[in-house]
Amino acid sequence: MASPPPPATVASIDSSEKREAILDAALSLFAERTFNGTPVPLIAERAGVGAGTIYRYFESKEALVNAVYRRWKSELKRRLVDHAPKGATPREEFRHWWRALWSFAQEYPEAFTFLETHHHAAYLDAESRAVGAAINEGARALVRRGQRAGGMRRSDADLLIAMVFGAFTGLVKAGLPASPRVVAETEACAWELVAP
Amino acid sequence: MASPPPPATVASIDSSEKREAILDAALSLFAERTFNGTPVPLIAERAGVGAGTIYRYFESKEALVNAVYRRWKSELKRRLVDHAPKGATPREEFRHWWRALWSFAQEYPEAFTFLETHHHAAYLDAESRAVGAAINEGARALVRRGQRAGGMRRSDADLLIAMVFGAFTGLVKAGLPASPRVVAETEACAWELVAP
DNA sequence: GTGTGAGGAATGAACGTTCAGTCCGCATCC
DNA sequence: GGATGCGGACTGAACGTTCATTCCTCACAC
Repeated sequence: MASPPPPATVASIDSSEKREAILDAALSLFAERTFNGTPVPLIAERAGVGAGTIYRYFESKEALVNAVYRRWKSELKRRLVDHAPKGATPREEFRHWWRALWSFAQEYPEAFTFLETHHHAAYLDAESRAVGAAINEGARALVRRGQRAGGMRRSDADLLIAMVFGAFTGLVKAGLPASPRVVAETEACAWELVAP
Repeated sequence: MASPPPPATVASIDSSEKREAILDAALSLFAERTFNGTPVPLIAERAGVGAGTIYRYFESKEALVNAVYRRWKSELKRRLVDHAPKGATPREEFRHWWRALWSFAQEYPEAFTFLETHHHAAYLDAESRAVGAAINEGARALVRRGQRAGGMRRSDADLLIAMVFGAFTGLVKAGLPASPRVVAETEACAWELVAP
């Protein structure tokens, strides 16, 4: 169902419709029942393909979950880091991050749940982890910039990042709607968290 | 290994050493590998009992995970809600909650991880959910009291609660140590989140 | 103190089931 | 007719659970 826009670069070497269907089915089932709780034949059924077909596109169930993870973590990174406004103040960039988180979680709730619940899973490979690390690096750069400019609390950057991301995750898990009112209000709260 | 103090009431009807060993083994394995990722025979091995013995104490694997969940969620509730200081200001009670969270997560890291990762699991029964609801009710009462007294932001209570608990969870997941410095600093940040 | 036996607790091999992954026959193209 | 992509029955392994059997404890007789 919900897919991120195809990568704008190169006529995607491996985007067959079946592959997409498998990735989408896996995403929603993993989000719903977790990786270990989801049998491969069930993924095949929801994707509308035979069980064997999955293994034409993915080496193993583990390779599949890594593909799902990378796809969505990359989309999140694109929105948070790559599309961050150039030449903005730390306060403005913070607003961008917060709103981008909300719009991602609203557009792709299954993807957000999936990323959240599989964040520290043992079956994620180095490449998958690297995408997450890139997001963290972007956040760390923003915090350091804010601290230099005097607009952000001089606590350990990882501490502030953990609290802000954690607070956002808490909001989504609690099922709060992404209404303009809630987005604005939570952004104000979150900013107070990091303001000096 | 790590067990909460036995309930102070009645000479616990069903606290045999084997039962305790099974609960402890299940806790650490579920925290490490999740419910679906943990085979029952592995729990038996770590507990030092036969596989069949588990079924003398628990009806099923699902009944076991519910018992683990209830035990630790109850201990957390005891510390947060039941031991909250009477007649304290909202600010003082907030401090109690924040420090109790830290001390729980430090004393029983496996329990905190387990509770966090199994929070919304489908196999939790009504009784297990009720313990979590009691904690939330206590938090809601605190927020309302703080709002009446003028010391807390007049946002939706569930919104504030979700952000504060979420921020704390983010800190623990990030692996920050519970040093007095970190506890005090994060408490200040978290309070800014809810202060008007 | 020692021997005996009954009864409950504990065991782990074995059961049926379900899983991840394979393989082969068929349909569809050129 | 050959090549390719696909489906789903199939397989061996691993799962949760059971149960025939063993082990341990303790009351009681002597």
